[in-house]
Amino acid sequence: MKVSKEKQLDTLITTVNPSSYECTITVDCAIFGFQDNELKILLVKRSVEPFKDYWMLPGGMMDEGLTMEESVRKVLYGLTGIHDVHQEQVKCYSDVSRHPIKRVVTVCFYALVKPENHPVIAKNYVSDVVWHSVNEIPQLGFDHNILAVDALAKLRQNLKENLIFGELLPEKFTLKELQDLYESILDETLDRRNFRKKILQMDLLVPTKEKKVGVKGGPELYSIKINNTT
Amino acid sequence: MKVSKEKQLDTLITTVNPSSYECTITVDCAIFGFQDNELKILLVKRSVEPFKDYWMLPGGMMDEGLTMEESVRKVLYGLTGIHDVHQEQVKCYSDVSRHPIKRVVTVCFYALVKPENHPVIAKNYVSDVVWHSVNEIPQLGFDHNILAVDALAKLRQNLKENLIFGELLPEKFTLKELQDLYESILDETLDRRNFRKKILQMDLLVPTKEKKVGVKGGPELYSIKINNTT
DNA sequence: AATATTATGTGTATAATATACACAGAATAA
DNA sequence: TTATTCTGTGTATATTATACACATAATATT
Repeated sequence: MKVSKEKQLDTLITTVNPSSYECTITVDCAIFGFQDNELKILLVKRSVEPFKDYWMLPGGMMDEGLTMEESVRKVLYGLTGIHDVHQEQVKCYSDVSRHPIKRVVTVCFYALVKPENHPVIAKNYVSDVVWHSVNEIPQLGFDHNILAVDALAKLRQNLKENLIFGELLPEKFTLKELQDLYESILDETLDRRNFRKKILQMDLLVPTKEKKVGVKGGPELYSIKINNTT
Repeated sequence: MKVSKEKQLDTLITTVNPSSYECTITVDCAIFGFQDNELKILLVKRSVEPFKDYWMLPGGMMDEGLTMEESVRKVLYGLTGIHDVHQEQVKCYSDVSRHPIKRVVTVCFYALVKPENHPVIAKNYVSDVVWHSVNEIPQLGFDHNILAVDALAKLRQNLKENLIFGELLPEKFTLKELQDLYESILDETLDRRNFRKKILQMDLLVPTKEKKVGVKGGPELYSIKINNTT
């Protein structure tokens, strides 16, 4: 069966672009940090409508030439000046009326950063950038409370399965600091000896033979093992 | 500080639509079924370019008035005639060149269906719809091999955490059938007695006091407990 | 109809893992 | 110098996971 060039082209276009509905895509990012022995989330105050003066997860448009992951990195770089941030995809949200004015599909990520290393700065359409305790998240704009809850759940799940504390601790840290971090993320207390046993037998940490000063007991500092094949 | 109506409107529009990049969004679905004691995945053969004659995951455009989840249901309804399918979001994919002609962001889902209950039918731009063993997935169009692998991994993970076999078994089934299903999904063999012990103490199944005929031993049929509060 | 075959259904012993728990030593604070 | 607070360590117990064998029921075979 032969078809004309026009017909072929038509079919191709139709296939590529059937009914051609296009939609705005944004990325939002739950940025977690560990500060004052507490798990924090970075929220920005929106300075324009809609949801003016609401706290929100930082986010932005997906760029034409960038993947979502790259777009998230761009947002993070803008807010904190860092690249190389550990980030994980959480979920995609597509409720038709999640944005009151036009349809916007968003993909949520979470990222882990060290607050002390990366002072945050207000950006476009944002009047304030503040670390909030994850236990006291205010009412957020759009559906961002849902995103925040989902992101935290994903972080917890990943923490239980792997050993992901990426950017959340300084390069050298004590087991106590690591335990505090775990307890903050999981929101439960852990037995000190059992935690130590479990973590050490994972064989992912190396003792640095340095001791942390200024704290009683003189605890040993550990760092993350670089090459697991050694 | 006062601003003109025009300025306000301008700000609003800019905010809502900053640089206004829109993008085509599709949904793709790894449909799993359990047939001939094997976990199967439903693939469609594409009849148009690009990737003409390649096997693919079934999918389609996200509809203007529908969420992604609803769009997936629409695809599934078109292929199998059923609604009420258990589906889970897997991941969103946004590589800039994942589609050779234009940019398309896709969100992958998986769904669980009973093949015997739902004969599948070819649809637009599709010349064939066939159940394939998950162990013999051919080369797929676009990046669908990646989606398929991710979907199967997600299914396995969910199976280990919950008890999700949704549409994969008939209403009444024997423990053997359930175990075969688990073994197919997890791709490992399980001890019969230990499996039985574990599943039964989850307290999610109820014995029907019926026996399956045509099979030696006369095994009891179970169904899923409807209301866990009873 | 009798017999062989194949699948079901059941419990226990052992191994592996998770949990609970107390005291001596080191650094800081008083 | 002494008190305080944190670190570092091992074991006993409970819980959970794993390995494993035989009697019974239904079908298949002769």
